[in-house]
Amino acid sequence: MCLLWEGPSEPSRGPKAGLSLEAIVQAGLMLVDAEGLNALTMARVADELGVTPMATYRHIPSKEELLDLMIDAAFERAPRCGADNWRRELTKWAKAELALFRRRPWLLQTVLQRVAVGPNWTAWLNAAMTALSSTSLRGGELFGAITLIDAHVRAAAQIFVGAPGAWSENFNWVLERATQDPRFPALGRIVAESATDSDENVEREIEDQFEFGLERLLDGIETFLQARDNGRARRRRRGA
Amino acid sequence: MCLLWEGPSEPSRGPKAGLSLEAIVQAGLMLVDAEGLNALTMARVADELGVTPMATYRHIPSKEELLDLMIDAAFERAPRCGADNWRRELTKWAKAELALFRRRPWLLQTVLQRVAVGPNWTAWLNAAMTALSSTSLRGGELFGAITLIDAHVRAAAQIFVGAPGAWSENFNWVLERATQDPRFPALGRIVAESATDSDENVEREIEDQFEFGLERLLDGIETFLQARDNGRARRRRRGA
DNA sequence: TCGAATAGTATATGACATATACAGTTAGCA
DNA sequence: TGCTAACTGTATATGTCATATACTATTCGA
Repeated sequence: MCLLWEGPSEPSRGPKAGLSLEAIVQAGLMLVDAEGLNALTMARVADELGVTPMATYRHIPSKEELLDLMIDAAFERAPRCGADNWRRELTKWAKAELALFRRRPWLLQTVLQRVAVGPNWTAWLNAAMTALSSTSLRGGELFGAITLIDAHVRAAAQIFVGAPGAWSENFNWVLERATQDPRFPALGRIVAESATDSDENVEREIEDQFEFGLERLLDGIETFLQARDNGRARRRRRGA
Repeated sequence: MCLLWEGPSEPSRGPKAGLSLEAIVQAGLMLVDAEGLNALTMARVADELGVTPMATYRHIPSKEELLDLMIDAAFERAPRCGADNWRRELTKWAKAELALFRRRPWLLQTVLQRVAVGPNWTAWLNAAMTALSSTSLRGGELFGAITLIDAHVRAAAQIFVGAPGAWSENFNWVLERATQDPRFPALGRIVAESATDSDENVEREIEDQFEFGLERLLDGIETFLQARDNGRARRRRRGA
């Protein structure tokens, strides 16, 4: 937390460090980007840096904290969102987040329970807030709307990342089985109707589903804004 | 996968088993429900059953597989959804899922990447499909819509589970800091406007945000259905 | 009744995070 | 100018885990 926001403290005495927080985090990112979250061990990180495992502990308190730092670092380059046309800007934001998750799938595995809220992630939040700043959404509504979009992006990314590999394979297997299973009549009907896609189509279809969902979300928000703003206008007219 | 769908095979010879898959999974659930996912070690599970750690391996191939079984077991009792009034039925479904995640927060930590799609989870899917079966949604659209709802529920649950503990504390700390930080003007403005909530209100507010989001989602789907179904009707009228 | 298949045990191994003790380095201060 | 506290990186040790391997006891079908 403090490392996340305040960075390392610089000592006055002692040998100059060959190592740095920055370098460790970068090494971790390199590793994880290339080989996934399971490959992240202190030993591997240390190797990457040509150093003994314990050396890293001079710069970070624990592996967990390193992960937090890596997560925030992964959220570099928040998109720049304008305050005009919230629909367009929010779409831009969502697509940027989706791209990020596709580039760094391991981020999806880092549970947000103990959120690593650092400056970079905050910049993303700020961008989304900016996009929505011209609407009449306030306080909790803003967080609600952004959480909504974010959740959708994560879900889509989750599916993207697995497809057309394990996920869709596994899933198609289940669907096939479910068709025959009398316990799942509705599912069986759906599957019978829709042809199984070839792997090339899966990617396209997921993309479509993402956009479909995003449009539904934005529609929902828009409906809400219109209903409320119209109501307000009417009340104002009548009241004045 | 096979254990998940076909259950254990019953041997003809050998001593009768004191242990069973069922018992192991239940012990695991008990443990995890009480002490969280980190408490799940084979040794603890074995202890719970009064047995050596290795004994469990006569019934499961690995800890990972045990987790898969536990996850599916946790999804017992899918809600019964009718085919009338999809909005109501889908709302029921979403609330049931939210309740499940609040009862078993550790489920949120089990990443869905390598989804443990078992009979119980499939029953949930089937219920949602049933709820939507009276609409004109088809194939991928159905999956898209359900994924949308599911993602929203998970996100809300995520926040619920953390609040009013670490998450909101942590988060408020960040918000406070962000207010002063010139890098996050939009965020600063929001926070300045909306008063910080007392912990009692946080729970209520999250609940509201969940319902707010859910309504937006359903609105979005409804808008889509209306637009399309109207379009179809018009085309049909003109065409006929 | 014999022995292959099986359940549970005992013990060993290897991966991993991390504590502890140490050796070499630097800069402020006596 | 050197002393030494504050520091960096290393070497080694420990404890926790999942899980392989070898073993003993049990059961049923041939």
